[in-house]
Amino acid sequence: MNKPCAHHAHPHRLVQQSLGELTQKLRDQSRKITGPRQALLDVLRRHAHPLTNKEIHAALGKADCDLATIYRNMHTLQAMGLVKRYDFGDGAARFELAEGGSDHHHHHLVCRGCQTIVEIEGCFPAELEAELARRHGFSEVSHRLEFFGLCPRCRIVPEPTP
Amino acid sequence: MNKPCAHHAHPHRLVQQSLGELTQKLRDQSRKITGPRQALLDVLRRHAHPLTNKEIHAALGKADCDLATIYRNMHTLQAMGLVKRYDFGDGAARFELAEGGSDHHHHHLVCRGCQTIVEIEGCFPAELEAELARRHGFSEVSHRLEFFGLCPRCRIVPEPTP
DNA sequence: TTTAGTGCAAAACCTTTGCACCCAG
DNA sequence: CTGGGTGCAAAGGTTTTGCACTAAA
Repeated sequence: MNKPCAHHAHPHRLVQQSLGELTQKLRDQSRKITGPRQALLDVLRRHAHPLTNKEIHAALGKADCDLATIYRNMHTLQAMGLVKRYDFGDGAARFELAEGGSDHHHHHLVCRGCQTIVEIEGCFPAELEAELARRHGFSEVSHRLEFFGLCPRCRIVPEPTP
Repeated sequence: MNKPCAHHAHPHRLVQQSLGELTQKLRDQSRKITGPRQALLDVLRRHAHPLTNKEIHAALGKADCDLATIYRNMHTLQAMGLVKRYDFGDGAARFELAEGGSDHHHHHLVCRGCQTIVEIEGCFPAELEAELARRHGFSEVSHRLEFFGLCPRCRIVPEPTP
């Protein structure tokens, strides 16, 4: 936790864990390999940006499963460290495959206009975090950081035409 | 937005705007001075940490008003720049009086055990934000940053006694 | 066989909204 | 008097949960 967040060599995090690798991680922690679970992981695997549970549900298509199952699995997968949860402040949690070490995480730049998401490889300076922890006697300190702005396409449009 | 966030001289943000000052700001933007509104502002004024609408509602006591009124007022006050909204990732928005300039904001260190909140005066390095904006062609870039950890009292307790 | 996982339905939350009424300006 | 603000009730959206049933190990 004291060391800086690892910066990936991959600018757009196309690390691409295979479904097999993910399935193995399930096995390793003795969780069952079920249809819905495989389908969920496969959806996450093909998306470069965090998805809401509703979006995941929609992306399942033929492999449809219950929304509650998705919610429950996201909890499980998060606890297992396979998935990371992000929060863009619009009442819906978003999930993304956790690439790299379990301590790795990254941040996002979200367009306030069109919701476009840019993955940010850089991270909040870890020394500041460590100093913060020390100063207030906190341990196990982590952070949540997201950026918001207007993307090139949205910055022009001033108002919705009335 | 390019300049670093102002650091306050007040470590614990005891700037203490008077109810009169706040009321004046309402008048300045020609909004009505109503009972509920005064009461809400007074509650926020006496609390050093962000509150959920439910907490505000509870803190109103005798000056009770409808929850919907609180929600509506928080929207209004936020739009007026009197109040800032914070998000700790537990599905409930939190509000705090906006002290200082309208561009000023700060961050929090939240205990995962007891929900204790520590106000952080430091801020995310603005140069990084500016560079980020430039690199991706975004404008109007802001950020949301909160810290989570275990406070001194909670770090000891390992498990709830079964 | 055993028990984690699933589907379905209901409920729990937080938040927003429609509508009639009230009151600050 | 007029329009913003309020109360009340209902609805919307996300997330959780109880329970019976299914299927992975």
